Amino acid sequence: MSRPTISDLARLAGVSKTTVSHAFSGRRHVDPETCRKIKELAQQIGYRPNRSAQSLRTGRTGMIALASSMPFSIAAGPSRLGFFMEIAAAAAVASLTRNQALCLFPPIAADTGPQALAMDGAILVEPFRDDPMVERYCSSGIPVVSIGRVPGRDDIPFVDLRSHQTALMVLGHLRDSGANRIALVTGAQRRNSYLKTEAAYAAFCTARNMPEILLRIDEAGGEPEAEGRCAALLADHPEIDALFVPVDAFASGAVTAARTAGREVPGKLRLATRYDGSRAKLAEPPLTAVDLHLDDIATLAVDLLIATLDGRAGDGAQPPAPTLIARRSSGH
Amino acid sequence: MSRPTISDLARLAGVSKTTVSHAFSGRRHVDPETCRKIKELAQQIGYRPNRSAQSLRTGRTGMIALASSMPFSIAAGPSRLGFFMEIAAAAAVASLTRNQALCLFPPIAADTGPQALAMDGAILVEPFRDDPMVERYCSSGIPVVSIGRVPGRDDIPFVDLRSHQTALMVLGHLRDSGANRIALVTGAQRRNSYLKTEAAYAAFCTARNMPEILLRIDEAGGEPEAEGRCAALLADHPEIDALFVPVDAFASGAVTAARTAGREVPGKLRLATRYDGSRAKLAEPPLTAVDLHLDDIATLAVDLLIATLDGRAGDGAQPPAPTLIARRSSGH
DNA sequence: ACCATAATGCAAACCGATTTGCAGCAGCCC
DNA sequence: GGGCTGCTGCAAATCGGTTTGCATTATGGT
Repeated sequence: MSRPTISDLARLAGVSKTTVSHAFSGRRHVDPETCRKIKELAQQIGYRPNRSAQSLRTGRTGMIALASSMPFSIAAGPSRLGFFMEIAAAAAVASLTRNQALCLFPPIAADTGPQALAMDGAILVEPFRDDPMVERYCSSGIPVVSIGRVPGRDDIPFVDLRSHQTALMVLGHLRDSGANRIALVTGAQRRNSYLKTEAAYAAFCTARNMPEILLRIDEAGGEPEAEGRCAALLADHPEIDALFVPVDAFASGAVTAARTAGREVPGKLRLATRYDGSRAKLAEPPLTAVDLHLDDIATLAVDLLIATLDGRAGDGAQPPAPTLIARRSSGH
Repeated sequence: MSRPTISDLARLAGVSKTTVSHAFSGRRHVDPETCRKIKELAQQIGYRPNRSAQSLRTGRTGMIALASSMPFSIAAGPSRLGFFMEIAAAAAVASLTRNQALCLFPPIAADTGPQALAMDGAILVEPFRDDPMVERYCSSGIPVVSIGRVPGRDDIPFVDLRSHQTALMVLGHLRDSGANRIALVTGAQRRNSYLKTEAAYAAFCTARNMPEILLRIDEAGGEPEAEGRCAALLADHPEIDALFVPVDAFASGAVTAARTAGREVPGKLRLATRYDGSRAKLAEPPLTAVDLHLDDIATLAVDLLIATLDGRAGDGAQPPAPTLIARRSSGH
């Protein structure tokens, strides 16, 4: 015998399906005694509403997607973990406690994307300007929010990653550690965090009358590409005494390039990155990084998405301020 | 205007809903010309079948769950990542390439579990004997497979974690590193990996005429509990010169206990763990661990589950052999 | 006693697909 | 021409809930 349906339960309880439905949803008052009896019987026969049927009628599936367009060469790293999965862990918990389930859409073949499923909404992790991922989700008509603003898309609600503040904090720290010529290495994709970091860097340099030395690397190249480009950068600019490399995979490459070039870290070259994942912690020397408080960010994103789904505006809760984690790579 | 339905498309194409359905599913032959026209129109108006409706009718939702009963004190660790999320990352990719989506059910409040959703099946990570999680999923009638056999439940298909082999490998390594009195620290829960490890340990000790010194710690206690219990163990047994502590959180505690007791690692005490997560890598000294090849394991589990859903038996693909990663904690 | 209102419950429509049973038509063989 | 088969397509039933509109009864105020 298969799972009992609402009709079975209604028949057993001697009421109509309507009454059973209302007894559970509470959308209309049901006599407490009747209600109790229905629930008791439901318990007994193991009735649980069929979610597909509910979804069909109500249009809500109770699922949200978490997606990223960051290539695996960056996002995953040596141990297959990272930024995305750290957010995923926190978002999954937050979703479940809000009675939604979280589906993972890691950055793989684009076409296997959102159309695959019936999602109520999606959380996009750090999309870039004109990111096809954003287009895909938006055009399938499912509401999205992002972690990190989407450049050029002010209509998409987001949880700010505070990249400007982060950049100023790290640059200030490098300077306080004695650096006078700080170069910036970001990604070629136009993610908001890169844009904001570059802007903060420009402002920082201007204020201190420091020349801007900026290198943008295509994310798809991953760590090896970063190593090559950083080697060239260091060769071209012997005056550089510090690097701010927000992308952790690039930072790994930079460390290797520095070592190869005989620029000992942190003795001759200070270095700091942004995301404090295993790459930063396991590097030799360990890398100064930033605690972005991703679990709080993820929870805020879930709440923002749910608010959006319910047609409410987000409550504008302030994302947590980033915290610096000073390690040996910047001389600590 | 909301999303076009199959009726809209049928009307537009001048055919019936049946024909449209068959044109897409291919379950019945449709005149190629008609078929082409239908697909072209679908493309044009952006028709895509409603997954909830499909699910309701077919009974398949295209979703699979990944769940663990390991408490967060263990599973998450300092960086909120670990065993579970590493499996999740690989499983998500494997699922998507097989046209399924993966939902995360981290170990939180039991009641927010599987009943929340319509899942085709679930992958359970290392359940223990009489694990309520297993009961919950089984009793809701959704098919499950497990990563690591479920003790006492030979009816549940599983991907073997090869714990016996892993244990022998690590114990042999400790012995080769010069250890003569190796103690084993496992979890109090009856997970298969603990049982198998204990069995392998017993065999190992018998064969080498070594006394068995076994400590079982309740997982819920996490690292602090492990520290206390290990301290006591070391005090009671000054002869111990090596510890095999498969659970990485317990291993962290053991390291602290050893340090406090003045038993320098690896000089006076060799130590090895199992899961090679950030805890093992970041410990001081870094811990000898085992690469379980979790991404392969996860992919196998996804395939096994899908085979089970389709009513096929799993193809019995052999899980990969574990690989030892020797680090300083065992004298390397 | 009478009417207005609230409380309670039911039957039927509906959500959007898949699947079943049947029908029309063409071609083919005797 | 009659019967058989294969191809194509349609109408209607179905999946299991939610929601609407209406009917019945109870309650309360005057």
